[in-house]
Amino acid sequence: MDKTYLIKQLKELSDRFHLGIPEAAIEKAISFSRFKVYSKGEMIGRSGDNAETAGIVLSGVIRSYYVDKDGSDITQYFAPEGSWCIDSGMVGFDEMQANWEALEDTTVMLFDVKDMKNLILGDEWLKNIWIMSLEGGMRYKIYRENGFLVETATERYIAFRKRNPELAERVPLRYIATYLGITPESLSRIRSAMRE
Amino acid sequence: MDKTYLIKQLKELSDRFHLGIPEAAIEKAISFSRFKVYSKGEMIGRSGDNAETAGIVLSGVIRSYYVDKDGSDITQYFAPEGSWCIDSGMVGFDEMQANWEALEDTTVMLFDVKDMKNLILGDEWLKNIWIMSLEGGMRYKIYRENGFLVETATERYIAFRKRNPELAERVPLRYIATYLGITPESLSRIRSAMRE
DNA sequence: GGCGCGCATTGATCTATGTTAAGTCACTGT
DNA sequence: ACAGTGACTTAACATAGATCAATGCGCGCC
Repeated sequence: MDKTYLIKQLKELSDRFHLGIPEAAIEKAISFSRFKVYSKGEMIGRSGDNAETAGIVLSGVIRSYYVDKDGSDITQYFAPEGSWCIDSGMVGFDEMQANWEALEDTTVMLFDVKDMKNLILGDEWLKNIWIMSLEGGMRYKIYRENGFLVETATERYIAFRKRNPELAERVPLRYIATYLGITPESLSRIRSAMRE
Repeated sequence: MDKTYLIKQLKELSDRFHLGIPEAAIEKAISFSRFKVYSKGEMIGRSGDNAETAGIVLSGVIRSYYVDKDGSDITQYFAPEGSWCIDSGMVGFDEMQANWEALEDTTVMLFDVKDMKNLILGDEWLKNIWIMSLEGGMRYKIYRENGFLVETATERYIAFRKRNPELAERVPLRYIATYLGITPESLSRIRSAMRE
C-alpha cells in the first residue's frame, strides 16, 4: 500500500479531529501496522477472539454487534472513519467483546495493541491524546447509558439522528434499531408514527 | 480533620486497588482538597451544577441518579469507598450529569477538577493510573451497555448481585431496581419468581 | 423487463414491565 | 404500647415493545 498516501490520510484524520498527532508518531505507527481492505459484509473480528490486535478505520464503516441467546444480532456501535475498531484490547480486555463487520468497503489500519500502547505510553503528547480519547469514550457511554435509563425508544431514535445525521443515512435501519435496543419492526412503527 | 489519618486512609485505598500512588502525590492532593462528612440522605451535588469540583469517596456509599420527566428518580451508579464521585468534570463535562446523594454517612475528599488534573497530568506515574482508571471505566460501561442490549432484567439482577455482592446487601432494593432499568415493583416480582 | 431477494413496513397477537393501589412488616420516636 | 413512616411486596390492569406472519418494494441480475 502507498505509504505517502497513508500518511496523508492519517494526518487528515488527525486534523479533522484536532488531535495534533506528531508526524513522527504517525510514521512510527505505520511502521508496525498492516493495512487491510475489507469488502462490504466481511468480518474484521469475532467475539471471543484474542484481543491483542486492534485497529483504526481509515475509510468506510464498521459495525460491532453482539449475538444474543436466540441468535439474533444486536448492534453495539458504529465505527466510521477515524474511529477505533476491534479495540477491546485497547481498554484492557483479553478477548474481543463483540463481532465486527464491514458495512461498506472499508480500509482498516491494524496493529498489535502492545505496539500501539508502547507508542502511546512512551510519548507524552500521545498519552494526552489517549486520555482525551478515553474521556470522550466515557462521555459517550454515559450519554448512552442515560438513554437506556431515562429515555423511550422514540427519544433515543430522535437523539441518534440528531447526533449522527450522517450515519443515520448511511447504515441500514435494522442496525439502527438494535443499536437503540429495539427490533426493526418497532423502529418502523416509531418512524411511521413520527411521520404524522 | 486529622491529616495523618487521611494520609493513612488514602494509602489504604491506594493499596487496596493496587494503584501504587506515591505518598508525595497523596500529600499534594490532600493539600488542595477539602474533606467533608455527609450524613445519610444529604446531597453532594446536583445535575446541572458546575462540574469544576469532583471528589473521591473515602467511606460510605454515594448514589448518583437521574430524574426523569415524570419526576421519578433513576439510579445511575453506586459509588462506595475508593470511587470517584461528582466526577463529570473529570471526564470533560462542564455540568454535573446526575444528582449525587449519600446513602450512608459518608466522607468525601473534594477538590477542584483543575487542581487534580494538573496533579495527574504533571506526573507520569499518576497519568498512567488515570489511564488505567479510565480504561476500567470503559470496561465497566461496556459491560453495562451489553446488559441493556442483550440481557433481561432478571439476568441483569443476577449479574449485579454476582458482581457486587457487598453492595447488593448494603443499598435499598428500590435503588438497585432503577439501576437495572426497572421499577421496584418489577424487581420485587423478579425476586419472588427467583425464590421458586 | 421480469425475477429473486433483502429490507422495510404493516397487522395481529403476546409478554415483560409499568402503573396504580393497597397490604404487610420493621423500625422510630413519643 | 402505639401511631407514624419507610421499605418491600402483591395484585389488577395498562402499555411499550416483541414476536410472528404477511405484504410491499426497490434493486441488482440474468
